[in-house]
This record gives sequence, structure tokens and C-alpha cells, in this order.
Amino acid sequence: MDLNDKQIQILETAEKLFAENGFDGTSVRQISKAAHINVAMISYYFGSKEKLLDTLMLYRMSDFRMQLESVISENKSPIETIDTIIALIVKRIHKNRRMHKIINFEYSNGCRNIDFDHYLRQKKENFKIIEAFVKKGQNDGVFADNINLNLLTTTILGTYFHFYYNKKYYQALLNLTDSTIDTYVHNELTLHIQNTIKALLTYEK
Amino acid sequence: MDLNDKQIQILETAEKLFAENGFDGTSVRQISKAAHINVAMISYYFGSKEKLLDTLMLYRMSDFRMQLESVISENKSPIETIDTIIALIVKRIHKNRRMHKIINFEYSNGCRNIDFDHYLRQKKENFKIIEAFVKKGQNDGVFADNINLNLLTTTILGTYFHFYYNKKYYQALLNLTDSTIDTYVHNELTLHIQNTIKALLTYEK
DNA sequence: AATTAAATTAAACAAACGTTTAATTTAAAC
DNA sequence: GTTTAAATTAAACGTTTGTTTAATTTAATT
Repeated sequence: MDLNDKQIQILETAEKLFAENGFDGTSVRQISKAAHINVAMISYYFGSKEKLLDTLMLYRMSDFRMQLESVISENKSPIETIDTIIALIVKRIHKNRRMHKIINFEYSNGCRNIDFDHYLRQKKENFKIIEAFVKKGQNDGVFADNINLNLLTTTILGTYFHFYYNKKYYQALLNLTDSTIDTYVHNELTLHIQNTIKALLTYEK
Repeated sequence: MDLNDKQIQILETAEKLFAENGFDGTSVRQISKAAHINVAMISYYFGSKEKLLDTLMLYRMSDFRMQLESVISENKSPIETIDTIIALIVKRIHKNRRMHKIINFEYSNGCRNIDFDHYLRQKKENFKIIEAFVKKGQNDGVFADNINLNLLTTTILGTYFHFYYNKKYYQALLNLTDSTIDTYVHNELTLHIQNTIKALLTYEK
């Protein structure tokens, strides 16, 4: 995948608009106008509006798995590692939040002609790594046994995304500006998710 | 708000299609076809496609606050009450999941001409009730103090919605059919959220 | 300087969009 | 049975949609 500057400019403009207005809510003319290019360039470079989205997904996917494995292999205490993993996850999805929003929406709408294989494969790989780590902690007696492993990441990602989707609501509630919300995410929100998951992992009912 | 049978039929058809394909991804002709009515009936009854969505939101909103207050006033143990509240929330949003999905996406897309006042007011009222309940538990020494109250409901709703938005993924992972997924939501998923929140509320770092 | 391929453009395309119109049918009131 | 208002229809409205065309400009190669 080698993309020139103009292609990247189109991709990032499209990402912003798709996340703001949805895929169907964004027209190719909007994209071309915002990216200061001619409408035909989209078909010329990517083939179609849908293939543009395919390319965007590939463009944003990369080396998350390696980062995850690196954190685990450092062999700190399980609790410390959990903290680091969660901070890493939040940092990653927050950075790529726009693309994740598009994926969430388009993936839950069965019918589109978009290729989610790459996304799903990566999702499953990441899950397996975290699953193995937690199971090891359970065997060592550090983590509780009565945990639904499949839903652990659901809570991590779900908390973040629900916050992000209701950004406007929380901004009003917490008196956050567009510039302070990032620090809130990396401090309070991350801390809340860390506490939640650590509590769950060490909770014996 | 008095709606005749035909109007309700249109609303429920539209709800299904909006949740499946998004608001912009659904055309009035699709709705009219699926609801077996003429296209013009949508403008005739609701004025426009956007006003149809306004009406749908009002139609689905109702007496959740009363149910919540009723559960709390029963004065069971705080832990028992938390379990009941969470089961109630999951039951409600799962029942109205389609409308909530529409709201989530349309609300996070700033620019549409839809009236979210009713929705936001209800959301804030519900939050205040739960906040008061948890604070009382903290004063009584049952719940931990270091809890970000604003993010408590975020985790509850976020976990549910992330599961729902990635339904296809979890269906494959957990070998669930369309008919068994409802029982999974009301059993395993509810249990997971209950355990998570109870763990967090009683977790001292 | 001439050649060639890539990049860029304005214009046109057919199809689909939400909405309106004007005519017709249905059903209730008198 | 006639009148009247509501319900329903097919057709047309003007836009906007994603994509393609064919002509032109740009920039590198020979």
C-alpha cells in the first residue's frame, strides 16, 4: 500500500466527514470540496466511494498487536500490566476514534459491500492475547475465576465509545472544552476503566 | 400524541430500517415499500422524513424514570438494588435498542435538525436518581468513595451497546443464533455488567 | 524540443433522493 | 342517497447522488 500525499489528504478528509456525518451522510462532492480536489479524483484514485472506505480502513490498521505483546512480555505485575494495557487501548482507539466510529456503524449495518475481514482478524488476534494473559493471572491466583472473558474487552471499548458518542452530553455535564476533553480521556476516563477492570478481575462475589 | 394503526405501522417499520441502515441509508421509498403504504403517506402523516424520526423518538420515550424510582424506593440492600437497577436498564435499552442506536448515531453527528431535548432531559433525570442512590450508599459506607459517578452509567450503557453494535462478531464467537442472543443478553451480559459495577462500587484501591 | 504518461478538469450521465401535486377512492355524517 | 372530509394513489417535481467521459494541463522522459 503506497499512497501519495494527495491520496492521504483525501483519505483523512473523508475520515473526518464520515465520522461526523456517517458514510451515507457524506457525499463525494463534500469530500472533494473539503479536500480541495476535483470530484473525479475520488473515482480516479480509489475506484469508488466504497473502495475509498476500504482503503481508509487498511490505512489506519497497523501494528497494535505488536505493542500489546510487547507490554505483556515486560513481565511486570499483573495489575500493573492491566493498567498499561488499558492505557494503551484507550490511547489507540482515541487516536483512531473516527475510523472506529465508521467501522462500528457500518459493521453493525449488515448490508454494505465493505471488506471487514482484516478488521475482524485483528480484533480476534488481540482478544486472544488478552485472554491468554488473564487466564495466566487466574491460574496464578491473582485474578478471580468467575469472569466472562468475552465481555471484558466489551466493557473497556464500550465505556470509551459510549463516552465518545455522547461527547456533547459529557462536555456539557463536565464543563469540558474541545481542548480539555483529550486530557479528560487520557486521565479520568482511562483511570475509571482501569479501576473498573481491576475491580472486576479481583472481585469475588 | 395520538397515532392511528397505520402511523404506528410506519413508525415501527422506519425504526427497523433506520437501525439497520442508518437514517441517511434509508429512503422513504424503502420505508413505504416495507410498510406497504404509498410514499406520499409519510409526508402526509408526519410532514417529512426528519419529523418522522422526531415522532418515533417521542413514541418510544415514556415511563422509565418511574420504574427506576420504584425500584429504589423498595429499600432492599444497596447491592440487591444495584442488581435490579442494572437488570432494569439492560431490559429497557434492549427492548428499545433500535431507537437508541438511531439516537446514538444521529446525536453524535452534530448537524441534523432533530430535537434531542426530550431525550437529554430524560437522560439527565435518570442520571440524577442513580447518582443520589450511589451517594447515599457511599455515606452509609457500603460503596467505595473513589468512584467517578459520571462514568458509572457510561460503563453500563457502553458495555451493552458495544455488544449490540458488534452483535455479528459475538454471535460468531459465542455460537449464538438470532433467537438465543436475547437470553444471552438477559443472562450472561446482564450478569457481567452487574458483577462489573458491584466490583467497582466495593473496590478499594 | 518532442513525446508520453499521469494528473486534473468541467461537463454530462442515469439513477435515486425527499417532497408535492392533483386526481381518485374510501368511509363516515347527515 | 348525497355531502363532506379523510385516506390513498400514481405521477411529476426539482435536487442531489455516485460515476464516467472526453478534453486539457502538468510534469517527467527521451
